[in-house]
Parts: sequence; C-alpha cells; structure tokens
Amino acid sequence: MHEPQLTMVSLSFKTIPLKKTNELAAFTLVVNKNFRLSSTKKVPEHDYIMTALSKPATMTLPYDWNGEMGGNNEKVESCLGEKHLLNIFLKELRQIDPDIILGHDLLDFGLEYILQRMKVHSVNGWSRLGRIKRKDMPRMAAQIGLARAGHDACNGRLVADTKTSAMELVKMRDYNLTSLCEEQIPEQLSGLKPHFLYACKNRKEYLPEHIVEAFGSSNTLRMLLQENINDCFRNMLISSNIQSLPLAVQITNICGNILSRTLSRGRAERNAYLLLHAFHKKDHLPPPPYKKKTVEDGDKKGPKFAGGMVLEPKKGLYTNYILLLDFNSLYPSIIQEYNICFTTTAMQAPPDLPKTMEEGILPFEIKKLVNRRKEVKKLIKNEKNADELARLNIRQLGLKLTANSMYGCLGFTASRFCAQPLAALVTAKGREILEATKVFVEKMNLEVVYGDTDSIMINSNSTNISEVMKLGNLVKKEVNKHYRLLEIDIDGAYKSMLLLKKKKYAAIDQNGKEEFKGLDIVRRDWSEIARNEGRTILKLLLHEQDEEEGVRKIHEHLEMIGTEAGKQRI
DNA sequence: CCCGGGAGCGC
DNA sequence: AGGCGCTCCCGGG
Repeated sequence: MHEPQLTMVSLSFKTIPLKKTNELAAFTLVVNKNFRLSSTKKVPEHDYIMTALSKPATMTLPYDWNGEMGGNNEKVESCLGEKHLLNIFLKELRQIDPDIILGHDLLDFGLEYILQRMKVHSVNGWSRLGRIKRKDMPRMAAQIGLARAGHDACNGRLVADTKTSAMELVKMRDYNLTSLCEEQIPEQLSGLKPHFLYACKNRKEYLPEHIVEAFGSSNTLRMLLQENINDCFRNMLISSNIQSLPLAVQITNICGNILSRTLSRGRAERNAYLLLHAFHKKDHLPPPPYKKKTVEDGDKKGPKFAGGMVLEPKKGLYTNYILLLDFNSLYPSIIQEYNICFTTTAMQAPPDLPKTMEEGILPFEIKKLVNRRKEVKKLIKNEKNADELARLNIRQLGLKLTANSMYGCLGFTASRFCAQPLAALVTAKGREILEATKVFVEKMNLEVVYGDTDSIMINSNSTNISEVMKLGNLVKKEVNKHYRLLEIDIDGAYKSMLLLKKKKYAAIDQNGKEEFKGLDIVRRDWSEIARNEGRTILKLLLHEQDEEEGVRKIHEHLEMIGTEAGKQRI
C-alpha cells in the first residue's frame, strides 16, 4: 500500500517561573515534511528549524541580544511578550500544518500547558492547534496531568509523546527526558556526527533557576536555546530508537482501532476494537458488559481473582547447572488449549471449562495472531534487506504484544470485554499446569528447585552443558506429550545460582550472562553504593566455583570497603 | 506485637 | 484507562 508523506514537527519549549505558575519563554519547532509513519529509519531528517523567544514579564533580554544563534543556525524570532510568542506559535503551526506533533510529555502536560497559557491571554486563534475551527476551548481540569484538553485541542493531528510511548515499550526507572536520552539514544549511528550524538545522549537538565540565569547574557541565552533545539532532535532520536510510530501503525492495523488512540490510550480499548470486529465478522452479538456480583466486589481494592502459582524455592547456592524451562506464551496458549471464550464459557465462580466443541471467538482470534506471527517469523528468516527486516520485526512484535495483552484485559474492570471469570479460569489452568509439570518432572527423578507462573527450574546435578541440554530436551519432549498445543521450551541453564526467596535470586547463565532478579541490588530504593557492592559480592560468589574460596574473597572485599569507608574515601 | 497498606519488584 | 504474587517497610492500634 502506498504510504503518504506526512509533515512532522518536533516541539520543545522552555518556561520561566511567574508568580505561582510559569510563563512560556521560548519554543523550537523542527520540521520534517517528508515523514513516513512506518519508516524504521534511525537517523532523523529535517527541513528547517524555527525558534522563537519572548521577553518574559519579569525579566529583560540581555542588552546585546541580537537574535542570532551564531553558526549556521536559523535566526531567532524575538517576541515582545508571552502573548506575542503564543501568536507566533499559532502562526507557525498554521503555516506548517503538521500531521504529527512530537515531543516529550506532551499528552499529560505540554499541550495542556500551552492551551492554558492561551486561555490566560485569551488568544483568539487557539483552535489552530488542531484542524477544526472551534469557538469554546475544551474544559481543562484544575490539575494538569489528569486532563486531556490539550490533546483534544490538537484534533486532526497525531501526537507522538516519547514519554507515553517509552512507558509502554521499554522498562526504565524514570521516563524524564534526560533519562530517556541516556538510555534510548544509541552510542553511535552511521550518518550522524559522533559529537552531536554525544551531546544529545548527555543532556544537561535545566532547572527553573538555570533558565532564569540563562537570560543574564547573550551567550548563556544562546546556549539555552541551543539546548531547546537539541531537545527536539533528542525526541526524534528517541522516537526512532524505540520505533513507537511504526509499531503503533502495526498495532492499529492489527486491532482495527484508531491510530491517535494507539498513541495515547491504554491497551484495553485496542483489544475491544479487535474483539468487536471479530464478533461482527462472525455475525455474533458481543457479550453483555460484565457485572460484578455485589457492590462490595466492585469497590474493594486488591485482587479480584487468583493469579499465577509460585513454587516454594529450595533456597541455597547452586554450583551445578540449573535447567530453566518455560511455557511459551502460557496464557494465550491456555485460552486456545481449553477454548476459553465469552461464547463458550459460563460467567460463574468457580469457573468451569467449556463443554462445547465449537471454537470460541477469542481463541480463534488468538490463533490467528499466533499464526500470522509464525508467518512473519518465516519471512524474517529469509529476508536479507535490512529495512524490510526491521519492518517485519515491528510487525512480529505488534502481533505478539496484542496476543499477550488479551488475558490482562479480561481481568480489567474498566474494559468493555472485562470477564473476570474467564481470567480466573485462565490462571486456574495455569496453576494446575505448573503444579502438574512439577509433579511430573519429580516423577522423572529430577529435583525442581523453583518455578514461577510459567517456568520451572530443575537441578541437573551436572556441570556438563551438553548433558544438561540433553536432559532439557528429554524433559521438554515428555512434558509436551501432555498437551495439544501448549508447549514448554528450554529457556537456558544457570551455571551457578543463589536462590534466596520467591522472586529473589541471582544467577549466571551458560553464556556467562548475569541475572539479578528482585534483589535489593535491582531496586531503586537502595543506595547506589549498596547496590554496587551487593553486585560485586554476588559476582564473586557466582563466578567462583569453590564456595569456600568465594566466601573468603567476599570477606576480603568487605574488609577493603570497611577500611575505605573508614578513611572516608567512599 | 499484629495488622493493613503502599512501593517496587517478578511473571 | 491489562492482571495477580511476594517480599519489605512503615505507621496505627
């Protein structure tokens, strides 16, 4: 299908404290008129940059400010005040007429903030933010972060928010722009100058007082504006690195929902669209919305049904190989294996397996997603072209994410297709399967040391990796005999492992890769030194095959730390 | 001392 | 604006 060329603008702005609020002080628009949503290109392109600056109410511009950025950057448009700046912003937007607005934290903050400032100044043309001429501003919530008026005002344009997208697609501690730059901008990218990439990756946070200070001289003001320009490029780099736009296109294509919603709203709505299409296609009425049994059921917080099973860990240090097996896509597979669906299963507690032989709509849809993914994976195997490969990978990911999110939405109270009895049935079968697998493996005279929801860890009592893999394949073959399409697979083998508690362990796998799960050292509520030292000690223990020697080395290291701390070197 | 509840993880 | 399970830690009684 021919894909249209779109106009994208990357937006970044700076504000200055003013009484109890902030006023808009400067903005930059980086414009790309040849943007394609599905493009997997990593190097951002742009046609031109536009920056505008206002004289804040409480400050003066530097006496020698000449509106020049120096170098080959464009001239800065200087405005008399915030209202003037806002009008220039709207004028530019009108000329550019972007299809896509890209930025960081636009959805929960940025757009709402700009709209708020326009309201303060009664800016007439505010509806130019979007593509519909409107008289009344959408009503804003008292609190920014809860409202959607800013986004609403941008009707007709896609809003791509690097914060929102990153929160969905990558696991990070913080999603502020500085952290995103650090973690989501690559070290190197052919086609980009290393020093520019380095500058983008290493963002300096401008606190409000720094912005105020920057207005003190032309040089510092230029630096501030340059950073604002760089923020635009940073968001372009982050966006193309996490591939949020091509993925959103794929997900929208898979679910048949609305693209702007894929970029802004939760997963439940996407799944609802997919299911509504499916029910319609089969000429079947969608199920009535799920009703809670009692009022208290709806109000009480906490779990509404039982989840996965966690096996009691056999705690200790293991220096033989621990075999790691897990079921592929356990919950989507259970839905298919047992034909669990709105159309086949009674909405009751305790839930009961369906008796009908007719395939339900939900398992049918999941099967389609899984099969389509298999097809794409086949294509990936034979594909040589890098661009096409990237495109197929995004497609494969979209299919996987959609299949895997079905269970979660069954349990979600606010979903149109909420069906907690079905979710409860899925997890019940999951617990049953894990328990049965444990019992079965133990009957093979093997020791199960741990397992969580869909995984099982087996003590191989061996230090020979090929023996271990052979054993793994045997277990896999035997377990899989019990199921029609449910499948367990070898996930790896831990060369050594320290198993402390449920969901807390450290290990080194057959390739030397370290895994730390749930321990204090992975938690952000512990100090950096505690995390680092904990890590060092675990590494000493896990890499040293002889336990006594490991313990001796740890004592030695702790002595050293104590001494250094005493000397106040740490 | 026992609780209930939140963080912040794991899956 | 997917789910629950499990430490931990804290404060109230």
